[in-house]
Amino acid sequence: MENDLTVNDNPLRVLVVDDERPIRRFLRTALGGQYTIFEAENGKDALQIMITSRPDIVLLDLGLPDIDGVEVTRRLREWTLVPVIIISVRDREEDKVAALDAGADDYLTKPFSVNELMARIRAALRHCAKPEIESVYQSGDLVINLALREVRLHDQLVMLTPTEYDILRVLVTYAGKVLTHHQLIHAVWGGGNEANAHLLRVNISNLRRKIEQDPLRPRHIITEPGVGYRLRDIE
Amino acid sequence: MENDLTVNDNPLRVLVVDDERPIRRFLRTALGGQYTIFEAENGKDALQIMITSRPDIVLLDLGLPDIDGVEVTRRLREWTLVPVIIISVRDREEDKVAALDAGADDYLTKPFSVNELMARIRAALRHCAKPEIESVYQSGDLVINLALREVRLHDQLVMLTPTEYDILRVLVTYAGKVLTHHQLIHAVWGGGNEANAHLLRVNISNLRRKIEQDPLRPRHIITEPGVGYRLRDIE
DNA sequence: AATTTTCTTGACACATTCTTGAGACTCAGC
DNA sequence: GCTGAGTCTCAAGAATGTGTCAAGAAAATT
Repeated sequence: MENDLTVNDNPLRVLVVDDERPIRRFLRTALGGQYTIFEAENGKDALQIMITSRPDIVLLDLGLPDIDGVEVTRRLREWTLVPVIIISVRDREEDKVAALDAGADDYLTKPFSVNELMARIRAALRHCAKPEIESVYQSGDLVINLALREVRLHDQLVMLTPTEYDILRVLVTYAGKVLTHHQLIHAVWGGGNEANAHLLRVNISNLRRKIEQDPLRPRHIITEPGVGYRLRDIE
Repeated sequence: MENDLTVNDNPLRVLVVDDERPIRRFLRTALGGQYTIFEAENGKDALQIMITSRPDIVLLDLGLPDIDGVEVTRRLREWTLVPVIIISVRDREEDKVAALDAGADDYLTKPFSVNELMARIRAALRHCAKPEIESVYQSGDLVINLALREVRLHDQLVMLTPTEYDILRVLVTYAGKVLTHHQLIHAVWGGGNEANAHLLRVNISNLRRKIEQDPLRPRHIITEPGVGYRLRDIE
């Protein structure tokens, strides 16, 4: 757009995730003049670099050796709204839909034109002027770090089951707000699953046993009778 | 993403801009079940409909008879951030770059897969999720926050039962206006339930005990004899 | 294949909330 | 003052919601 008058002294940061070194080198050459480039050759490194270097946008290959790109996207969306552009050889409709629905912002098929990529990067950066999610929740002695996927009580790591963590993550994302049973069940077990409020209660109970000082008088996970649960807002 | 907790009662509105009637019909068929569809066959109409109908997203063909799609995009960006997805037969790099830099959010080449289009629509809509409206009612020392589902008296949290909260929520929604017994009963207990005015009175009584300074001389929940109840408007 | 962990289900105790009925109160109009 | 319709409050049983335990099924890990 013509209106963009800002001159960027410190260039925007781009994380390139691809297991093939030539492609990383190619992208570094193509984009390096304009952006600061970070590289990762697998999903694990990518998630790590996201935390340490906080890039402004991610170019992500799907075919990584360890974690699949779609899964990487999903993990990122647990705590950040950073724009993610998928760059993949896979051209099938299902792949695109899966990646976009996992939270990717755009999907480009290899081989691609550098100019188009750069235009799509500009477009993606444009509409992401949104405030970031708070990725660390802290209340008293309880610290929940969504980026590290880790929960600490008195600096002590708390081991949660995947389901327990999911519930807690949703609660943190909407900290302070009431989430109905239905909303939580939908968010954790997906849309198809219906009406298992009991399961939710059991998990909340287990969760409380692990993160509450006194599970009988919960200070963090508050019951809203007849409605759902709420994570006490940061005090 | 599973985390999307919003439940849309009124469907999102999609504006389809294409000069070929078959394509408009095709898109209406494909998307009509999920979205409300508006159509325009040229750029002038499109810009007009944008103002009158305020759609949530625009699917825009480039080859329009009057104004070029890129120009339409540029005009839109002068006053709105509505997501624009270009759908065009043009596959050249320059066209894509021009459209994206004019402010389009995505670019899809005809022929395209419907599933991919729908996934890209979902992705585009995700970007501009509207921030929630904080609906707060305040009257003197009574504060009712519908978003947080929280009622405070003197900054002190008031615990309400689900039914009590429901009644109060309806009253707040129509603050200042008289709601008949029948309207309240219908809103709280649903359509089938009939004629239990006594139940309503008991709940109003309990509600007053919790949120009124002097339940005998209510200042917030006013009785309109023979008609119903009314929440005193913000003073 | 064996082991561990996690998920899911059912049973039960406990707490809260809903609903109902009885009675008291208010305020017109007679 | 009396009557009656409408309103308010209280209290108790019924109904529903919630938390916990434990055991079998399923899944992941070894």
